[in-house]
Amino acid sequence: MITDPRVFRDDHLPRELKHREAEIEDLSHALDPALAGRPAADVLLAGPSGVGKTALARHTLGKLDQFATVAHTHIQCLGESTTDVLQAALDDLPGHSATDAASVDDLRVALREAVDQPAILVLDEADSLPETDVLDVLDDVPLVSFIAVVHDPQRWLSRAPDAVRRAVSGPIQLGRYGVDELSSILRARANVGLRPSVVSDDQLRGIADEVAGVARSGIQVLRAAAEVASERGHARIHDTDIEDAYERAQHRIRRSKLYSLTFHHHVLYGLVHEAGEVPAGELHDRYDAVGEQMYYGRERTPVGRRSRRNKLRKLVEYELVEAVGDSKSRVYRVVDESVTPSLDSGMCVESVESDDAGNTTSF
DNA sequence: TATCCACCGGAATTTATGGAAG
DNA sequence: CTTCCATAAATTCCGGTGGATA
Repeated sequence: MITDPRVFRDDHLPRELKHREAEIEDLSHALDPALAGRPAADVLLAGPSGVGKTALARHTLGKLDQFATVAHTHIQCLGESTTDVLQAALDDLPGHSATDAASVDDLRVALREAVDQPAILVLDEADSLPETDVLDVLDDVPLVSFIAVVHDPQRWLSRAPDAVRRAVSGPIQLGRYGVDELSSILRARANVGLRPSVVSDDQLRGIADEVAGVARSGIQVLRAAAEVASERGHARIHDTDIEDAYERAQHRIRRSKLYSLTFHHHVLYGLVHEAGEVPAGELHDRYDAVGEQMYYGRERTPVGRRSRRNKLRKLVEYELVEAVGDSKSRVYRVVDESVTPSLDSGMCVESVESDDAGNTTSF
């Protein structure tokens, strides 16, 4: 059924990016100066999960390569520290002799020395950059510019250094795809990655509609549907295969997000999952009650309430937990009951599995 | 309505960790 | 080995918000 698995991977970049012409144009425009040896503009690229922010950046940089060689590199910022990010930039950009074990200041200096041509960094998942040190340094290296890929541009801007806030252009805002748009994208993937005529246009429209225009989800559903159909010995994809595929795909995506988080997050997720829906105060009480034994025998110890709020916020960002209401009336609940916690308040069995979907689970 | 209380989240501060210098 | 320093994580402090209660 699946003839080319590559086209269903998260990191697959199709030759043509459909329905993003205007955004490609905007981004190209911002990068234009680099073609003439001048620094490109810093750009903010915003939009919800899975609608092609990263693909847009990669695609546009690829186009740039056709006209001139402009150094660029892609950096995954999620969970990385300031030095990790800067070190990655230094390693991937041309023209530097390997330096390691460097402080932020050393890296700043090294970058200034190494870069003598315009260079562009794609800062993926830049929401999670630990504070603004990275941006301060980049602001200090004139030839280096960045494309910051974020979910919430207002929040990002409010935390950015003043100089960056003034200079950055955009945000280029990507929305969810319409049903027509996404089904044509899915059709293109099916044509390349699946045997001919195994899925109908109506079925693709159904998928596009159900995933609410989130391309990543749509593509994973299509892939899972083909897998399910194969497992059942179907020659074509049946509607029932798609129904079951939806579960499988969403479940996979969510589960790998959960696994990428720390033990603290797992404890809190487990408590919310167990309760179904729980007011903030009660959640904290439960944490206090079972915390000691949950953490027993681990290198980590229970955290205070303020830190828990940060963990919970992360769970909300990852769309694993929903927070309804503000302040006093805040209630937490899990988004998908079927994503079961890796531990419960009794035993602490944690099985760490790799993401078998072959995806870099970003969000 | 006025007041209180619990929670949220920004900012400042403290603590823990790892790596380099002496 | 000890000291010093940088960084990340956690905590403390606190103003803001909005239900609950008198």
